[in-house]
Amino acid sequence: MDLRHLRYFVTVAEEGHITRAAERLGIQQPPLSQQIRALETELGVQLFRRKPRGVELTDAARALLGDARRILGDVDGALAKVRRTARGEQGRIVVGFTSSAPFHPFVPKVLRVFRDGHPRVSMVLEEGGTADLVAALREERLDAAFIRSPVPDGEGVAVHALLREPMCAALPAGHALVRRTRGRTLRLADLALEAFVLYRRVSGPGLYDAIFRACHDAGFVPRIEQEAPRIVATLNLVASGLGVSIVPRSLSAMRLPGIAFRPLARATHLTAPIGLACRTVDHSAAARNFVSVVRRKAREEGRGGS
Amino acid sequence: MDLRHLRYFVTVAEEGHITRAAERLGIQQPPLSQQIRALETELGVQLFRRKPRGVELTDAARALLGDARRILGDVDGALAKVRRTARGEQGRIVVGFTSSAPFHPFVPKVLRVFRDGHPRVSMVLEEGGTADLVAALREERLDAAFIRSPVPDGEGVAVHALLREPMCAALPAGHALVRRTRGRTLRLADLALEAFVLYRRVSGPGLYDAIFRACHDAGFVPRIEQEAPRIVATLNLVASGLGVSIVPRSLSAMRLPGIAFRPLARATHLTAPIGLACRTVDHSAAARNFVSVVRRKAREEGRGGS
DNA sequence: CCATATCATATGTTTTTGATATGTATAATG
DNA sequence: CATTATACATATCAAAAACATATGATATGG
Repeated sequence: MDLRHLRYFVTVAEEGHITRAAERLGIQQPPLSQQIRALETELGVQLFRRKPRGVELTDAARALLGDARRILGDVDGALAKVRRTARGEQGRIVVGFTSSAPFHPFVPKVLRVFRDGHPRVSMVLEEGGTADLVAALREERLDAAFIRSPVPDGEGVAVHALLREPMCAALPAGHALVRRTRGRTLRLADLALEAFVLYRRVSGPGLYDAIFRACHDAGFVPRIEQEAPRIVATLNLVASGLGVSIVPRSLSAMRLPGIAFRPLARATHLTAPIGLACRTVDHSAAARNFVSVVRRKAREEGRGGS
Repeated sequence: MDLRHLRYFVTVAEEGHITRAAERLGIQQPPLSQQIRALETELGVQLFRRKPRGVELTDAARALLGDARRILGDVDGALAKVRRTARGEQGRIVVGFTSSAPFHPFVPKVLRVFRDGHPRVSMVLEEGGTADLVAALREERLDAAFIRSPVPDGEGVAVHALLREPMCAALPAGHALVRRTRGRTLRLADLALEAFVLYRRVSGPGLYDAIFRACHDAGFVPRIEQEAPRIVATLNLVASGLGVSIVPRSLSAMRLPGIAFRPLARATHLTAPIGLACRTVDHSAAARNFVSVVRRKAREEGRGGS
């Protein structure tokens, strides 16, 4: 059996005429007669009754016609689908997040942009620590991940810097500094004597080290009172009055009760990056498309926002 | 595109291995490599990543694999269906009836036998007068018809005699003869003076003429009071007391109120035939099967019943 | 670093497909 | 009723496709 046989058969059945069908198929009549006969022989079934003015379908042919049409249509559909998948217009991608990433408006925005541009690509979102995300990326359980670390590069995984956002101080609502700084920025030195709550270095060394360095530049060594596994947990600890913290500014959108956010003075140069981790060679076209959409959007954002 | 390509593709995808797939397909490895490459070129899509220990499916290949399997299965299914149709195990037949035929138990019985033996053949039943049935047969709107006429043969339509059943007299319930013949047979001569209700000669000349001839043999010319379009209508007229009639015995199973049936004396040799009309050359295997089942069953019945 | 496994390439052979020329049968036509 | 036209079948040849064999390239694993 061969798709050619089905195509020839359908055309002959539609024309009721071998010669005309051959014309439509762009071949000569004798080969078409032969192919039809070959099909009949293979099936062991007569498909057409040869009349002096054309051919007539048998019951068997009528039974086959519908199926043949459907099969040919299915084949076309399948091929189109493969091409779409290869172009990345169809498929599935799994996107990972560091817990704090989705708070920055850029992330949900770019997800929506991609979804609108690739409606046949289904997206699965997954939260996790930076290390887990990178491992998952390497094991192909993930196609890309929004992370905050600037440099867990290497071994098949690359991180594209997308944008940086200022950080801000998170203070317990009743703290003395809250009143004193109402409507003003805070200098890092103001926090020199405070207890700090930071999220664990292993979970994301990038931010941790950056904060440490900034404090050092401001002339003090932060007293780390407590570490939390995630940024959100950090905020909860701050809310319970265990200390102050420094977090990406987008977190302030949370409006947690018991927490007051204060911008930091510009001079600190303390910013939190958002990066997109992905495989250096990625076989999934959908994933490649996703990465390029995100990076392009980030560049546009950078121009528009600065 | 070619079914061979799909078959090769599915095998390679399942084995993850061109060499092993070639083995399973009964061909050598180089042609298989070529065919896969040709398929990729035609699609403009890479389907496999060649690794030193086999090949790996791309997203596109995974997308195609399901469709390819389904299509190959559909093709097999379609071919099987064509063969079944050609053998008459699948399809549709339209069977006609003269209105009185289904009263004889043979008819429903043989229909059930055929249905049990050919579960994939759907049957459509159609009632009509003998002339209509034969015309429909000729125009291929019908595949076979149970009729009572012995001889509307000719022009592509043949009638196979199936069996004969005795006829009986149908009398209005209050008629004097009913009481006089309780538990006995009736001789035709007893009806010499009665008014007759017969169904129209044009609707079925066979029975009409047979009855006329039998009366003639019994020494009288029946007085036809009324004609009805169908046998069932005839009985209704008898029930209203318009006259007596002579009908196939199987009609007595109706147990109409107002009608008494009386067997006729054997000597009358008045029997009603049941025949099966069909085309002399029939292209539908299902129809041919139906005719042969009915005829075989009739022969068995004839042996068993006599 | 060598042996092994696996896919790719090159080249020749076989099979399949299609084209041309011709034959045959049936319906339409004068 | 003979003739013509139409359409399918058959025969033969040419072209293309598929396959086989031999060999090369490459990466893995001991």
